[in-house]
Amino acid sequence: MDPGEGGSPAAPSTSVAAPAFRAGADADTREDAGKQVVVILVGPPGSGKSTFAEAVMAGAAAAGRPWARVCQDTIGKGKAGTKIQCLKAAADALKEGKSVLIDRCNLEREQRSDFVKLGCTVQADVHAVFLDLPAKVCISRSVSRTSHEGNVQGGMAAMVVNRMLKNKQAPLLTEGFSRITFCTDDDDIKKAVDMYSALGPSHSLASGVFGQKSKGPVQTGIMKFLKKADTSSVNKSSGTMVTSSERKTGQQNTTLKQENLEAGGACSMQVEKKLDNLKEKGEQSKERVSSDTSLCTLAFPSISTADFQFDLEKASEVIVDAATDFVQKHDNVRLVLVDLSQKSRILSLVKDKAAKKSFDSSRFFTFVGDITQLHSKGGLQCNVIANAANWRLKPGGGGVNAAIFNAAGEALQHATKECADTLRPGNSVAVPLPSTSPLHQQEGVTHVIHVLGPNMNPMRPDCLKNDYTKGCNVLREAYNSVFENFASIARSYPGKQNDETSSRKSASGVISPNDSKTKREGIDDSERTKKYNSMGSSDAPNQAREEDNKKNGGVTNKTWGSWAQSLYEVAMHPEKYKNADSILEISDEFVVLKDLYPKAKRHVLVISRTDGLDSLADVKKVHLPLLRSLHSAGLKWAHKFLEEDASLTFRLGYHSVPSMRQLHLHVISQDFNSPSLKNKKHWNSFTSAFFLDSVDVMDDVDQHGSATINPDEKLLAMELRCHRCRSAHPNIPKLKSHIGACKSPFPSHLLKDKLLSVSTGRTGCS
DNA sequence: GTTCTAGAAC
DNA sequence: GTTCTAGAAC
Repeated sequence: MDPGEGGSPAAPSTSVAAPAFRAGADADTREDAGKQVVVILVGPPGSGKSTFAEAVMAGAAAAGRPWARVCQDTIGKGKAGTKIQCLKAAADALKEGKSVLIDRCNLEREQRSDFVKLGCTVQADVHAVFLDLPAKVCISRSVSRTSHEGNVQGGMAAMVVNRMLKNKQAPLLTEGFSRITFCTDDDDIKKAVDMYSALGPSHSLASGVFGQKSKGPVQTGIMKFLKKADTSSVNKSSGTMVTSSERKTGQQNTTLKQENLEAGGACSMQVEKKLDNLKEKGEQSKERVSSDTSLCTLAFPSISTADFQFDLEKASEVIVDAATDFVQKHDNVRLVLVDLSQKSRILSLVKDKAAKKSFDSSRFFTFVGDITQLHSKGGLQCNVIANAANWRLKPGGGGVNAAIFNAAGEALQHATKECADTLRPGNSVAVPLPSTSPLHQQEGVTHVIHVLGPNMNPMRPDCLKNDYTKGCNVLREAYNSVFENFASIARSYPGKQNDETSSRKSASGVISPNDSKTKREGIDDSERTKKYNSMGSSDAPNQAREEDNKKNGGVTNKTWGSWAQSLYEVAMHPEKYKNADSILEISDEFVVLKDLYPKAKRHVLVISRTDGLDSLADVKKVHLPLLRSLHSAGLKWAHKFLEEDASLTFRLGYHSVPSMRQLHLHVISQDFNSPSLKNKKHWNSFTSAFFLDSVDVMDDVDQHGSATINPDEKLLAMELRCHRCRSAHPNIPKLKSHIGACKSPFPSHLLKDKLLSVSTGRTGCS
């Protein structure tokens, strides 16, 4: 062990600790005794994280508490690894019932937020231990060490430590920690080590901030947090929030009360109980209410029933139908309809109607409160909130829209602008909320889904003039779009997976054109066609807006960069290129071309020659014979390649959202052994739900008249998983070395009819 | 210092 | 789609 680091090598054998940090003094024996703890160490190289972790591990083992240390410096088979590896190791340890020490620098909020989330997901207590030693101490220790696991040592160490400290952000309770311990010298560290070492399985530590010395008297526990919330979370747009003094006397129990749809529903009981605790115990329970959920939660306002004057009775029917339908189809998600007023008529209508339905009432309920302060003032943690936006996606206008833009700050405006310019009724757009936004920091909201509902107010744009047939359809589309976008976000939360079928089949994504939803509602193809055509039309008064909406609702009128035109050129004028080695076949219907940057040993494109078919989004039932021709040609070439190399396996399919213009089918061998496969996007575009198997596309077009595409950009940013054994890998080089060696069989859903090899023979239709 | 990723420009 | 490069991570 490096004698200069940590300063407390004797800690594991020490059982007596100073009073301020003694486990016995801070511990309260609670009902949930034995709860797991995630301790996130925060500190630069040289601050003694590893010594701390090792000492706690040793001591805790003696105290009978199973801990795992997740150390980024050693996680890659003894060498430095990645954050993803750490997250996985931590998740695995938590699954095994262990408490976890996260031993990595974690100096910035962003770097530790995923670990906080992980802890919240399994309902563990999440603590931070901030090893806030003077920079010169950390530097001198890291400079002098000679065998650091992460190779931060020697002359370079000073630079690394200085650079990291420049960006350090002290942990805050609002990040989701229930306890933060500051250590500013070796003595503090020793006390903290002793405290965690002595923490037996039947104890837990009190919530709050401990050991912070710099700013006057130490604020203990949650009071600091409450004080912070008082000054920072006043909602300018709402005059109905409880004041700080009301909260302290427990009045928030009535003002901000969750109203379960079915009396005595499990969730209601749980929250009521916790709110009772809040009354009795004051500050502590409050934190526990907020972190007490493993469900990814969407809070949404009633759409169109305020300014857009939509009939409440009809709206409530749509809400209940859409929401109950959604929670029945998706696991691990929760929907909460929120309104400011306890007398809200829409809430009572929804409650009444929902009470007559049978579904899991803990996963859809109503809540009275301010949608921008659900966590800090209502004790309800919502990962995602929906916003009843205006078509320009601009702040202002009063109501929920103004409140959300106000609360989220400029970060939301910028983030929104990056996602979309405008919105059509019935559509929604999910905007990731930057971690700089107060709404993210204080309320834990990671995404805002803007949605535009139908308008019945003649003073507002696109008034439907009481056409409630259309109105209800648009409102239903709006809710479905929000929910599908939410499902897509929920899938990216650790441990919050939805079922495979719905994820593959849904058209959810950053921008949801509601394609799959209209099908579900029984709107026929001609109607959908009309919808898309109208978006591209040049109807005089709305031309500018329609132009904007090409980016939004429809995918058919995407603009293509000059670099994206080459396949179109080849398809339109193949004769110009017929002498090129890369052209394998030319017919009236298609051109077969070797991919210029093949992502596998064999990778060809079968390009349609039909002008106007830019991508799968343009395909209609009339194109089914063309799809079959492309598929046959693909099969033919795959067979040819199999004759040359019998070890290959082929898959035929389309990219949901292609980068190159002109409909083209990929025929690609599943070795993915190619230097041109260089990044995550390449990998995920062929191995995630972004890749749509040709046989599925043909079925879909046959049955529904169009292809159910999944335009979710997140699919391309997903973690890197082996397409055979599904193991996760931290980066492309490591993934590639794994897939070169992986001999696992392909997943069964592919083996069924999606793969072509010598052993499987001819696959799909011909 | 190196390795790798992600965003901008084309 | 690619290349280039800044920045993240340690």
